[in-house]
Amino acid sequence: MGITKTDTYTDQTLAVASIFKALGHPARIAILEFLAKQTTCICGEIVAELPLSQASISRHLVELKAAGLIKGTISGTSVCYCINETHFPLVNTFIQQLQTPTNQSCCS
Amino acid sequence: MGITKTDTYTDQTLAVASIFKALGHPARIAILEFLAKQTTCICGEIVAELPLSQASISRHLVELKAAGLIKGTISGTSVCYCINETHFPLVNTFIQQLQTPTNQSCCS
DNA sequence: ATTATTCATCGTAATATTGCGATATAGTTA
DNA sequence: TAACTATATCGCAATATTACGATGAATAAT
Repeated sequence: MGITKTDTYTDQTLAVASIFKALGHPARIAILEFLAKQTTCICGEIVAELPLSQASISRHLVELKAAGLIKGTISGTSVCYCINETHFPLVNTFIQQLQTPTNQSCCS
Repeated sequence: MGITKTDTYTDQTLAVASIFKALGHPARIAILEFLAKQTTCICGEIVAELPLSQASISRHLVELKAAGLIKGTISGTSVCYCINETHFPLVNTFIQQLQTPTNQSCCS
C-alpha cells in the first residue's frame, strides 16, 4: 500500500534509512557534490548548475535540509547552503557494521 | 513528472545515488542489519524476523541484489543471502569527498 | 506420484516522489 | 512606494514505490 511500517523498526534503523533516502536521488547527490567543490557557500548557483527548475532545486534542498545533510543561512535576498557533517558518523558506523568478519566467506 | 533526468548526471553520480536509494528504506536497512548479525547465511528467516509478508521481503531482496548490496545462492529449496561489500568503497569515497576542509567554517 | 516447503513473480491498490509553472514571500534597490 | 531579485510554496500531472494476496516454479520428502 505504499506505506511503511515505521513503528516496527528501531529509531536507529529509521534514522539511517531516512538519511540514505535523502541521498537516493542523483539531483541531491549532484547538489552535495557541487557544495563540496565550492570554497565559499554558494546558494542559487545550484539552479544554474543543474538541469532542473528553481522550484525543483528548492524542493531537493528542503529534503536535504530535513535530513540534516545541509545547513542554510539567509544573507540578504539569497540563501547560503553548506554541507552539514553531523550525521556522517551514523552513516560510517552503519557501513562499518556491515563489514564484520563473520560474513566474509559466505555466498562465494 | 516523477521522472528523473538521468542522462544529465554523470555515471558516478547515478551509481552513488542508486546505491543510496536501495539503502533508503527501513526494511532494507533491517535486512542488512540482520544479515550482518548472522554467523551463517540465513535466508527465509528474514521473513520471520521482519514485520512484512514473504512477497514484500522478496521484493526488497531483489532491490538489494540489483544494487549489488547482497549476493544470493540457491541451496536446495532455500536461498542464502549475504552482504556484498563490493560497492562499499564507492560509498565511503563519496562521504569522504563531502568532508573536505574547504567548507568547514561556513554556515555557522 | 503426491504433497509440502521455499522463494519468486504477478496483479492490484494505496501512497510517495518528482518536476514544473504559477504564485507568494521577503529583502534590496531605485 | 514601486520595481527587482532570490527563494519558497502551491497545485497539478506523471511516474515510482510499497505492500499484500494469489499464484507459479522448483526442490525435497513421504
